Amino acid sequence: MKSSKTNDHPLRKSLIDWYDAEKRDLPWRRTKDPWLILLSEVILQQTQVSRGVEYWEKISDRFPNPRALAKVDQEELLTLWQGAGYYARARRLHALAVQVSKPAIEGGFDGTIPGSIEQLLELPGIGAYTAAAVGSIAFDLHIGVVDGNVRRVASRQTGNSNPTHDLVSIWANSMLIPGRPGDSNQAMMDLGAVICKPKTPKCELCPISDSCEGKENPLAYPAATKRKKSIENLDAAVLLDPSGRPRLSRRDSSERFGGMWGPPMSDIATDSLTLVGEVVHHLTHRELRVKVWSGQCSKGTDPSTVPISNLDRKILKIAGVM
DNA sequence: AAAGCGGGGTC
DNA sequence: GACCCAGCTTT
Repeated sequence: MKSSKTNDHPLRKSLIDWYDAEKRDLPWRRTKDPWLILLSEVILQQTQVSRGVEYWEKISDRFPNPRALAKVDQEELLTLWQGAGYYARARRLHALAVQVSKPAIEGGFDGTIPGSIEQLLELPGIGAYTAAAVGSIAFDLHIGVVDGNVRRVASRQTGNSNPTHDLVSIWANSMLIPGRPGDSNQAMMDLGAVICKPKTPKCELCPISDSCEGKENPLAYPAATKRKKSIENLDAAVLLDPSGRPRLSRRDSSERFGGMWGPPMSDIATDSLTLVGEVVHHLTHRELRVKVWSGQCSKGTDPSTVPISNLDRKILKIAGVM
């Protein structure tokens, strides 16, 4: 006879007990404020918790509610976002703040975060994972999250080396403790991050190893995905103006590396500028590292074809370039 | 379904 | 050097 009572579901009971005893002490777990929780989830999109903490601390401090962010220029958030990567997240977060800060009559939410999955999914930068995370953690909605951790745990637990998103979602829902959906989801993610790790799982410490179909060979689950392309080789040239200042322009948000600084395409065909090198570091919001060579680039020449063997090389770090 | 976005950790 | 990270958006 099925029952939703916690004690009748040993697996999820074991997990939540482990969580209550071993959960990580994270700053956003001390609030129930939907905005602060949403902020944490956006920051943690493809960003490890250990690195996300410092960004959450300073951004939540500066923008304690959506209206505080909505009333400033997007640039101010981008500055705080420097170094975090995936800068489109910051632009979308600002757009989200602007949107929810509108009056309800104009389609906004009067400066609050809406509490239904459907409404959350309408917001910029909020997809299936983040909507479920905010919905369950801030609003106690009974919905399981599917992230990289949950997918891996589900794959190993069920012995399915390549589970579909829907299958993982159903499994995650079955693991929710009635009345504690947010804790249940965070328990599963903690388990994936701390115990059921990709390369070095600690099965001997896992609270649900008894039911795990993959514990004999955990690294086989989930199956390896297609090999990612190797490191991108950015060979864009950077040119100096006559004063020695790098000529950089900001890319439109719709372009590749949108919103970031790089060499203006027009410079490629500009006469009599100094070729200073190639970009060797990813372009960040307003910081650029380049290998620098001194040399001449004449009009119409592709800078990447200019010989550099005899040129003087050094590394420049350019910060705050406007 | 696949590509693009990123900097840093880990093995 | 390859893989991974509390994913989302666009094509």
